[in-house]
Amino acid sequence: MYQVLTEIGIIHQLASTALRKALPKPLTLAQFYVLTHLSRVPDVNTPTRITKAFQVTKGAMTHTLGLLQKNGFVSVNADRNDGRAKHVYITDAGRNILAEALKNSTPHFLALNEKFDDDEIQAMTDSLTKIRKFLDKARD
Amino acid sequence: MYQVLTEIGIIHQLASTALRKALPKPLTLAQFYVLTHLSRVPDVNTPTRITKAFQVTKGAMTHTLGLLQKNGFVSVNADRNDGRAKHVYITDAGRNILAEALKNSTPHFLALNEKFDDDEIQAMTDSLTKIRKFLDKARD
DNA sequence: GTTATATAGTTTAATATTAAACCACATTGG
DNA sequence: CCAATGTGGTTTAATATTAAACTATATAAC
Repeated sequence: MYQVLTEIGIIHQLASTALRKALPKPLTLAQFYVLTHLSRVPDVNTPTRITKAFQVTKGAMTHTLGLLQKNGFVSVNADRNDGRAKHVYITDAGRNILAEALKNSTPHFLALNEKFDDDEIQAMTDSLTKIRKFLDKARD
Repeated sequence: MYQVLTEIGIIHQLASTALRKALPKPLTLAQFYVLTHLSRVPDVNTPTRITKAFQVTKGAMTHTLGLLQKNGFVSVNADRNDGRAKHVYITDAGRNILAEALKNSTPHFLALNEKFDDDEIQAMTDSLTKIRKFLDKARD
């Protein structure tokens, strides 16, 4: 299991580095992750919710959302019912640059995909999800 | 496969955050990783070699090794034959704090381990290693 | 209702990381 | 030799991230 976590760390590092270099300006990795989340999870998204999804500090999210907003990739509105809360939405410009980012990274991605058959991918997904859920629960 | 990478990213983030909080001062994550590498890989280790192993920039490694050296956890010597190169060795103090760090993180680790049988761990390790090797080759 | 506590988000200071320029030494090709 | 190029490592400036303090609003308890 130790080796599993080590491999996960290395893969993450390699994939992040490759992805960062493929991102269209002015998108950073953190911005890309948030846009991906916003486009995939149709729920109402508050900054706190996104912060928990990515397990980064609140300050980091304030920073990232500030950049996304400055770049016009998200819009942030106040919550009608809760004076403290905000809601974050991806904009068309956000969707466009996300599509571009995904397009840039597709080639690497497909090459990797070819190396594995569906069963193996499914097995990995199941096991990894199990690990993730465990770690997710463990934080309290 | 996309989901596999997503899960890997989240697991990495969760595990890193948990690990960071368990590290004895003044050890940072980056220092911990380097110490782990030095204790596991008995090869001769130059800064460049370690940089490649972790896929971080040279500047980041200069920074991390500077901290490790200041803390007395590694010793850095000039290469006799190559005036540019250096060699990094873990010291006894480094081994001690690494042992302490590992001891702190063992409980989480064991609890996770219990959730999986050997076959499943082996299967994961094999698949992840395959991914890692592919990504490793892909960078050129 | 008022006080205490919890939650959402921001700010600040310190540190980590990247990217790119840079210095020093090595290697290669004429 | 020596010029050109490559490699090991450092430095610098800009940016990202953390941890912790802070503001403002909401919820709970009495």
